[in-house]
Amino acid sequence: MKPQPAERPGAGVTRCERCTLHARCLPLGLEFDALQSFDAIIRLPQSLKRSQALVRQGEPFTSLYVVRSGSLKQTVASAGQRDQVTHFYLPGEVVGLDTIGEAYCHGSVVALESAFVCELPFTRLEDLAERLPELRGQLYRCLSRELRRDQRMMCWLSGRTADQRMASFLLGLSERFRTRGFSPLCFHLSMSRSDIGSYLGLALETVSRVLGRFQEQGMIGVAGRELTIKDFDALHSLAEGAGGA
Amino acid sequence: MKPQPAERPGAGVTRCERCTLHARCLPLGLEFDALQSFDAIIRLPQSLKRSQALVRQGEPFTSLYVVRSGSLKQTVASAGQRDQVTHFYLPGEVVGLDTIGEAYCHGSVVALESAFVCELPFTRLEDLAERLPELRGQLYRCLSRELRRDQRMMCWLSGRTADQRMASFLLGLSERFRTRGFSPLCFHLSMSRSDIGSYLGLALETVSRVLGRFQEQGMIGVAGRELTIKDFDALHSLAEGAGGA
DNA sequence: CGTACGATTGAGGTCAATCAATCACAGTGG
DNA sequence: CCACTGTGATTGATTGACCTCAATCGTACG
Repeated sequence: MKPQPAERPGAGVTRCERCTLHARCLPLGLEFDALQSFDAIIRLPQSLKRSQALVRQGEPFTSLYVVRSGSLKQTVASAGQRDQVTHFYLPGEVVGLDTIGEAYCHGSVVALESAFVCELPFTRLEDLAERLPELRGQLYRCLSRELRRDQRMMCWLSGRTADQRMASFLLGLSERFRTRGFSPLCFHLSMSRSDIGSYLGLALETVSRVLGRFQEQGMIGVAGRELTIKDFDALHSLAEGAGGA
Repeated sequence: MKPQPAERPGAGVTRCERCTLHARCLPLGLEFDALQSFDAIIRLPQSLKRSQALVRQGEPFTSLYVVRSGSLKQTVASAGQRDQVTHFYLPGEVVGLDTIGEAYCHGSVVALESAFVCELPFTRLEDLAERLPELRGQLYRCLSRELRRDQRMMCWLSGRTADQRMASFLLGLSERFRTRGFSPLCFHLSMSRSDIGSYLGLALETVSRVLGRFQEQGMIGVAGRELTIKDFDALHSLAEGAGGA
């Protein structure tokens, strides 16, 4: 079950500067020398297969991870209730920010499809951050951005209809794909309807119905997990628009 | 109930070591010298009256604030919908973490009652954090704890009944009062029913009804904004318990 | 004492969860 | 090559929870 080190070990050091995510990733803005120090603390990238766990809730916390390719979900189990999906992680996003300062992992993170991640041992990252103000700033920004994301999420969940939640979700995904250089209008949903439902606080049947309704209304096209946004503006005005609370 | 402002404004420098919140606040764990440096960057405490704004959404971001006494709420206005309450801040808690790295404030923060706050200009805090690993760690921990708090909140909002949300909310408040040395079983709700409703994603009428029901069932006592928890375990098992998603 | 605001209480309607059946698809083995 | 099986997705019918609208009550404050 342990994630395999995938690439020919010894092939050497990871090279952030060659990574396609370079412009979107944690070491953004680091100088050449700093980037090299950063490279040096990255453990060999790990490869994960679908439904394989990267971290398990309750395990000792040791590292942050940056998604290099593929996607993952975080689930949190609370006392006496079903797991809840709390995050989807796309390439360039950082796993584990919500566990900094804790001894044990706060949720489980599982691959939704084949995925690569870079491991950043946290103590080494902290040491490095002491010397690199840029990196420190990046860390703060990441944490704070995550806070804003969660708050937006809270607003979505609170007193909004299933349609509005779904519209916001799709637009959010679209935006995230766009900033990563993928098509914002046509993408693959790597998560199941059930995952989406858990994430949005809806029953999976509702997810299915809403997607169907959106398609009927010509706002999107769905075929299985392939999704096309056909009327961005309609989705947008639905998400923001009047209606909810 | 109200910790008094230790000194009148103008009396000079704030002294963290004399503050009753010393053990719960941001500078926790700083050595004597470090604490003095920390003191030095605190602007004179600000006093706020009920419903007075500490920060307004969209203002330039300059500082974090630590609540010294009283309580505040954060509200976020999103396009085309009513304001939503996203946080309540109690003594010892840090306002503004979700705006680090942004140019403009992410939400408005308003006093729910008379309150004192300590202002920490962020750039000076950052400079200081460069020299004080302990402080850096505290900042990370605060940010990360906040993330976990928000995620717990997301779980509350998602697919849980009004009763469960309210029970969780009351227990959460109770816990926060407890760690601050106030009574965990008998406290004052400084926020209106409407604020609670907005925070929990419920109509204010529902808030009222649920509180009434809880009282009927003997789990709590409510008289206006004075609240007594009478059956902690019942609340707890309701909050955690079976039922929800 | 009157006003205003917040809180309570009641009645009715709507949305989404639940239960349940069916369908589509991929992987497996005969 | 095709039935078999399991998982995920869709669709329908029913039920219940919570929002809305609306009236009333209580308290603080002028």
